[in-house]
Amino acid sequence: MRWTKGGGHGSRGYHHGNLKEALIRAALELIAEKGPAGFTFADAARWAGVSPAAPYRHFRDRDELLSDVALRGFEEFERRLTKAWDEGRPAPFAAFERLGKAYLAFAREEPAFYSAMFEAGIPLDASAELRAAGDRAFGVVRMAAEALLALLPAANRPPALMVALHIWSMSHGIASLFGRENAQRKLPMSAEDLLEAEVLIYLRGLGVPGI
Amino acid sequence: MRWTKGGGHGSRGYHHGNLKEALIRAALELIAEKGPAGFTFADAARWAGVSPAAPYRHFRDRDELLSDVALRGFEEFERRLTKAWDEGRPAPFAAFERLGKAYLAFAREEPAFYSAMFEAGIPLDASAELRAAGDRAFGVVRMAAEALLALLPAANRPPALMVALHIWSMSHGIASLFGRENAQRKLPMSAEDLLEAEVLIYLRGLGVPGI
DNA sequence: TGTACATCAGTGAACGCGCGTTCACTGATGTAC
DNA sequence: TGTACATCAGTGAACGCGCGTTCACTGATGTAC
Repeated sequence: MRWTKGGGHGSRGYHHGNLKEALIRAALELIAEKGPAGFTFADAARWAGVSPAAPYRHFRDRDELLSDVALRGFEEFERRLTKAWDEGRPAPFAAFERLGKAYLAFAREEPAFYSAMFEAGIPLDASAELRAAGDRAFGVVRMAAEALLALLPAANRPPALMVALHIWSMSHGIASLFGRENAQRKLPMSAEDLLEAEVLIYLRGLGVPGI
Repeated sequence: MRWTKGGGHGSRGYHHGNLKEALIRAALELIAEKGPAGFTFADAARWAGVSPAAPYRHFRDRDELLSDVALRGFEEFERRLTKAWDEGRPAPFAAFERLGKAYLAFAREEPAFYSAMFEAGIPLDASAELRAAGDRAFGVVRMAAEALLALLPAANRPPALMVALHIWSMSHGIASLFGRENAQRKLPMSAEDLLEAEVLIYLRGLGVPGI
């Protein structure tokens, strides 16, 4: 399906109208199909129904396009994680579980975003904007970790940053090994259940009460 | 550095002598430099100092070469993990720590192998040999998990497979997010320490005694 | 030990292809008056 | 409301390049006798 202005019958005029957005959609579509390495600038132009020179009006090169995709990915990721966390309602632990599920759901439903963000080899400091977006997304996890740690007596509270990194590594590990269609290995349980059990055991190890 | 027969001054004759091995080394070198997507069949031939048609005598195509690289990667990985585990000596827990460190060391020292194995998008069932090698490597982790679980009273022993998958996902998560030179994010501690703490908390959650 | 021959591994030239990138251009849109 | 003009976004043709792949070939190696 091509993106065309107004969703009409492809009868766009000389001007596309929203080529930048269309190119980003094209990149997502193509990454989902063939992996982050499997798409070219020319491909994206073709997909958007435009001459191969047109993308240069909007992106310096393929990398800039990819990094824009990653940026939007982080923004959407943050949005979803924030929504799932919902300020820790009704209780931190329940919200935490939702957070994990949201993480995996994102990796599964938006594999192209996920690839661009974590596997395409785009350095986070490709742009300050990108880094900021990545930090904001991680910030949600960190905030959640803090809320959970608040349940512990102050004396044996590990650093929230560390706990957030642990949670993230578990989620990313599960997501990238088992969480997508083309997972390398068949599992005796769903990736969601596997992650939930893992986090549960970890939290018990931290001494979070009521688990 | 080119691979040449006998390590001499490049004065190989018409026959290379060991082109297959040289191509695999070339692939590793090139993957390490430019990522798994960043090398071509022609590149590998050039690196080995051979005409672009020569590789076809040894590999059907680029994918077959890559999958051979992955196979050797899994074999080396298994070798290292087995050595680190050392049959659980002197005690399962100490051996388990070594296993984690060996995992990260492999990802750091052999990033090209690691990429080919886990990130190049080669399906594990590209060949029965590859799957078997992957299974053997995972088998080491599983065996270690079993040894640890044996320390628990039989009544609350979770499935060893699940625990092995958890350990693997933590290791892979840390390795791929923070474990290599071009890590996305700077850490306040080493990847090794981060993983060790994570596994420790997890094992405490399992109730492994003495932790 | 020597010779003839089969097999093997690498050559080098050639091909078609798609990519990235550039360029002067042109059609469409918006704005000043 | 209409007209002139500036700006913008996409065109299409062109280029050089490196890749994958094929082919008949040839130099080197191993083996039978």
